[in-house]
Amino acid sequence: MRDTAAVGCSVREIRSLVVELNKRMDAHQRGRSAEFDLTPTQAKALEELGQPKTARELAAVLCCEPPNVTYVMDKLEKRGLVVREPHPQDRRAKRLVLTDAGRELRLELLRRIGSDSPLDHMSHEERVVLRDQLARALDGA
Amino acid sequence: MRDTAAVGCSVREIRSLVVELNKRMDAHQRGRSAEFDLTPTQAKALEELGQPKTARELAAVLCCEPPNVTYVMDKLEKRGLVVREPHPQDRRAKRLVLTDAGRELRLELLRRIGSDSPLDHMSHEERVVLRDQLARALDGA
DNA sequence: TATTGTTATACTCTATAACTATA
DNA sequence: TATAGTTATAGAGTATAACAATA
Repeated sequence: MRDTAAVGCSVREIRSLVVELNKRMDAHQRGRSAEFDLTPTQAKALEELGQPKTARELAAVLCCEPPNVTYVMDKLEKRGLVVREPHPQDRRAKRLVLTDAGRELRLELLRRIGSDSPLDHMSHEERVVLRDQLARALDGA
Repeated sequence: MRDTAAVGCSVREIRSLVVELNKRMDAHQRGRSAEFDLTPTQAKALEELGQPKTARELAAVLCCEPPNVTYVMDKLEKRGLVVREPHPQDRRAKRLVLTDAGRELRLELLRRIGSDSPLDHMSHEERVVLRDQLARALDGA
């Protein structure tokens, strides 16, 4: 008998589930960010700036090009959440550092995001299984 | 003792795994589509037109607005992959139907997409677990 | 000569509004 | 009057190219 791996569990089915879950988490993230008048990218940048970074480092974690970092930073700086400091070792570069207001907003944001999520109905055990299986799926580089 | 559900299995961790897997599947889909000079949306439209649909029906499955369907269909029609036929029951609507070339390309595309995937390294059992857990995650509407 | 961040610019994708032809 | 599809248009979001300052 041939392998019937696809029956009732096709790659296509899993893909649509992943896409759907991704969409739902994205919507959740977007909603929480909007509560603080932040776009999802701005919120992500704020999260990542728990430690100061150069523009290029931030571009790397945000998976975008440097001009977009400038774009995002302009808005966050205008709101007084972050400042561009000269980099101590490299005068070409800049250290992106949160202000006191930025640090505070970041913590509020993290608290808010952690306060509820699309996975709240799952038990700890279920989440562990989900995490392990997602990690397994990502094993095949 | 407090619930330590978050320890080592935070929602944030799962989210990043979902985002990453989604990204990988998206890249795979994009790559396969590009082999046929199709954008991912064009490929999705082609897939969905296994059965003829009206523009609104296609918009629904593609999760987009009708003008985008016009946009996509213009390109597919120009390539001779699909035609807009008058709808038999409703003269306002149009039946979007694949041409012979469209049907053929659709089958090639499906074969190509099915021939390999980012989940090929997983066993049937692992995929079943992943699918069930993803479905469980989506349970909480 | 290479790299950092910025500016200017363009492209893609998607959405809204106005239009036409039907219903 | 409501709906199907189209057109025109605008808005995010992201990318590339050219530039000045610095390595």
